[in-house]
Amino acid sequence: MNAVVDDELWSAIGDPIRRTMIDLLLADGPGTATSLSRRLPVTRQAVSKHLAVLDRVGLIHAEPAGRERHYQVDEAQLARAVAQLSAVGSTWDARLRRIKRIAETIERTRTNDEGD
Amino acid sequence: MNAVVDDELWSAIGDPIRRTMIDLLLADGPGTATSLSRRLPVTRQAVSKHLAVLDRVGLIHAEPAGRERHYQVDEAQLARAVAQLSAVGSTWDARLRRIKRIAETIERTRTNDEGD
DNA sequence: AACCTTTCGCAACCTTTGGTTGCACTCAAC
DNA sequence: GTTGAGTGCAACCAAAGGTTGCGAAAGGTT
Repeated sequence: MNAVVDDELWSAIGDPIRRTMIDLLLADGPGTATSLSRRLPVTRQAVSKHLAVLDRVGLIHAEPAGRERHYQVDEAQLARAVAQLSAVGSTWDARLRRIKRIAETIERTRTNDEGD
Repeated sequence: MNAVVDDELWSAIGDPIRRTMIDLLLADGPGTATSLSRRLPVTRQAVSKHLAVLDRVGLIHAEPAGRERHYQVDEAQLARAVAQLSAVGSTWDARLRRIKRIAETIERTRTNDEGD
């Protein structure tokens, strides 16, 4: 019923560094591996690998500009990712609600029995 | 402004196997490492490690029953996790919307300039 | 033009994490 | 008490995230 979710996409946004990178790119606009690494607790090379991952799943795309590579969020793809996030969230939410309802029903029944 | 999100919690639900395990526990009720491993493409030992991770972040808890250990979703914690999911989602969503608005403003301005 | 700086990509290496197999232990059932 | 299912622990492997080191290309300076 639920999550035939893109596991690739999930694992891409599952990493805290990559999530922060997306945050930064959204907040400050396009950036390079070097510029991002200055605001993150890891080296440029590590950032570069993360950028490659995000690029591979299509969440960002690069634009060569002279000796630099400007990375930018692909809005449509990120929107799709957000949709998947909330899909899983609401699936779980629904199940939790159902469980709670059942539990309450049982509780009610038990109380009635005791009342007899 | 945003994500001082529990990275522990995120990486816990970031793993596709662990997400599926939560799905199974929610759908079928409490289960053991062995019962879960029968419905997953990994060995019992792998499942056991994942259960340990989920247990450590508090998303599930175990209940010894004879020679078995029954694992069960902690509903309150999962609800908290779902909330964090949707928090990140809506942060990105808001930023996307803001970017789109700005882009439209620029577009409008440019069009006006050309119109002059 | 020659030089220096910045940014990048590649390769080697280390550590952690997810996965496996193998083994010893416990508890229930016969 | 022996047998069988379910666990836990340890050793071992492969992939992923991270680091350092190096050489190459683009831009600025003199």
